[in-house]
Amino acid sequence: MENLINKIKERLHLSSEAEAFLYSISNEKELVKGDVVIRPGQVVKKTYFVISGCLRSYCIDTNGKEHTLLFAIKDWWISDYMAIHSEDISTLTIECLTDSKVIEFNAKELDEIHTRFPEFESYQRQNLERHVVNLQMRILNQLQLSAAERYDLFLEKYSDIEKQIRNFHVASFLGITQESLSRIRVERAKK
Amino acid sequence: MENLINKIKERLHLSSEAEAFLYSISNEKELVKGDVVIRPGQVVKKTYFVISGCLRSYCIDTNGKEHTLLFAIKDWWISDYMAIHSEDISTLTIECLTDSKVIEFNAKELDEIHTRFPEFESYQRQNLERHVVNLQMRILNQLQLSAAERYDLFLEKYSDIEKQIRNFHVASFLGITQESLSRIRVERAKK
DNA sequence: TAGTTTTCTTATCATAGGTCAATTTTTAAC
DNA sequence: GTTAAAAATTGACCTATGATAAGAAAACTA
Repeated sequence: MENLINKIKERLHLSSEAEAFLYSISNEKELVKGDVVIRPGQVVKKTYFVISGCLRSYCIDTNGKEHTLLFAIKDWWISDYMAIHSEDISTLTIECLTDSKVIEFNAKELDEIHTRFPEFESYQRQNLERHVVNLQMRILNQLQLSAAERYDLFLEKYSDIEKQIRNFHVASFLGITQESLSRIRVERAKK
Repeated sequence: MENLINKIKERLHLSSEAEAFLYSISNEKELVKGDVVIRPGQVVKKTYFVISGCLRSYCIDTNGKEHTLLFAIKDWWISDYMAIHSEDISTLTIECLTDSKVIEFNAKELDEIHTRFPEFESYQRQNLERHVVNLQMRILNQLQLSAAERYDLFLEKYSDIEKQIRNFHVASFLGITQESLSRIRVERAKK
């Protein structure tokens, strides 16, 4: 929980009341590799802040293939925001790739922080702006880069966790098969 | 300007002061097809709200090919948010696809609305949340759907403007060549 | 409306990446 | 450590989409 508090304090003066509120609605959890915290078809109530370890969110298409939306590591949030926002059931699975420590929040309770402590509005708005920019860049990369170029970018951006993530998960994030990724890795190694 | 005011009023009580502020920083413009409002390499200061017509934002890759990030029609906002946020020069071009009417804002001035009229914080946060959800869905679609399926989805989602948009622009939005799109259209017509 | 330009289509060929199946390597479980 | 399971690699082949070029059809322009 310290992690989240400190992260917030980097950009926002956090009143002791707000801090107490966060503590009151938070729920620290230790997860082990393979744990699934959100399953498709389920009503999504929770959102997770990662303290350590790595989680990923993915969907399964009509052919049973997995497509990774996000890897979340230290200091990232993860949930099925599409489901939360549409108040519909989840289309994503969120699973633990390594033993992890997370803080679980009820998304609605957490949302209340904005009305109770309006200073969070601006903080959260800025987080979302940054998130939008990241997603736009990912879309443009997907449109204009080859699989090998996207892999290079992935290695740069996720250099700290790349080694912990299985290649077939990376492939499903890049939008290629694990066989293709394997070939790309061979080519890369030659240089 | 009425359009924007009405759109805001659907979800927010708009004080007359806030309305006056919006008027004071807005600048209605009539654009003609082909007009370019943002060019790559330029410092981005403006953001646009579309009243009528259609604009698009796109980047040009190292091979000179265009990739469309967004088509903006009535009631949508468009700018290079990546540049605004990073305070860097633009990587996008924003051009007018049809004669259009837009409201131009200085992005920084518009941003002030959040400090002057804090009720906008929550409004804007919700807009951004929705935007994030849309972008996430686009990424998942790009990962899991074939070009033909993405085209079908495009036709659904943009049914109102589809006819005004050149096919090669649609192709650049879907991440395929215009020749591929042409073939997809032929196949579709057969059914 | 004739002429020009832009866009769309069509055909042929090329290629990145997918599929399937077999094998090796790594990781996990006992 | 040994064994079993999971993941990664490799090879042969396939397919969706890209590249290029040329002609047809639309869309502007004068």
